[in-house]
Amino acid sequence: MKKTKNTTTTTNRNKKAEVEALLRGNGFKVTGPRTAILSLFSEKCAPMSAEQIFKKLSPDTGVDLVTVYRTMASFEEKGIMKRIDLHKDAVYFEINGDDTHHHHHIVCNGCGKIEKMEKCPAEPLARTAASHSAHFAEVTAHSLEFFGMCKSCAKH
Amino acid sequence: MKKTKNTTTTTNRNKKAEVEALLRGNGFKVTGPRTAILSLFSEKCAPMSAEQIFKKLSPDTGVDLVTVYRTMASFEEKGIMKRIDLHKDAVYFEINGDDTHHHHHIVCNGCGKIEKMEKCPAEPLARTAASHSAHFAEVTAHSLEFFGMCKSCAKH
DNA sequence: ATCGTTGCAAACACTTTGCAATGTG
DNA sequence: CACATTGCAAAGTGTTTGCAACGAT
Repeated sequence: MKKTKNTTTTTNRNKKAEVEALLRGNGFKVTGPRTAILSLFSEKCAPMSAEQIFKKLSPDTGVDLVTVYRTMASFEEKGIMKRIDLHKDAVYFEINGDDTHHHHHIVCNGCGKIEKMEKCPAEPLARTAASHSAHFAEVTAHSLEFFGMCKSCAKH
Repeated sequence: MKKTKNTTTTTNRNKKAEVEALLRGNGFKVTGPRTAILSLFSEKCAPMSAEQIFKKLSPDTGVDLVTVYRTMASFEEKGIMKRIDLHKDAVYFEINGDDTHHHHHIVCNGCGKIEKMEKCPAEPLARTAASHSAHFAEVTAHSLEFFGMCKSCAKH
């Protein structure tokens, strides 16, 4: 028990240090909302909308929805987060990992479930896409999402 | 002159007939707004937002923006149109051609210019994506867009 | 004549902005 | 202490809904 507790504590301490380092490294002050958001994403690394982030954090931290929007915008600007469109009402955000973590998603048209897809078939094309175009100089990003039906929704 | 005029007239007549057939074939009544929207897309086959469609048609036809939204929604439901996300403020629509016309886009992050990309590297993966997933039964659609800089924006 | 379709006004949902109070470095 | 950051209120923007008038079949 004690061992588990120590391990957990150490992990949390490490995580907290990482989060602070990330913030400082990007010129941010270390504040409650920012720490809470980054921590949330590091423990539950699924795409989330501003509303979802707000609902998760608001009870404990009292953070405002507007602050979530502003924070996500600034994180996106620094490349910490990236926004993705999953054909939902709101924009979703996820941690913008390095190239080795490049991935996409499958979204269920029935229940909205989101699953990660590790394989990216677009990367090779993205690299050469600009050269095939008469008008484009470079391609810096691409979005790729798959839509379908998850097994439980397919059964109706 | 006369020849050109006749050709044009014939073309328009054909186009009108096609549009009406498409509408009737999908159980729609042939009305001004619907005809105008389909005609617009068939002559200018670039993705357009509801606002853009409205701006183009409103002066001549007096069609309402709400009608554009409703029409596009019903067209999408019937598979006549499809909505695409180009990281703009609004949703864009384009004609939903058959599989042989499957394509994607490059969007300029500078000026917003949109270019068609005929090659689709995601199609093979889309076909097998579901089988690679533990939870998904089938993948019915995918979205893939490239973002970058067009040559004139790259020059600043 | 009937029922789908349209236009207008108003409601909505998500996101952004203004500004005074607060907190961090 | 100075300035970035936050919360609250209000405004914006794209899109949807309610409803009565209209129009295609």
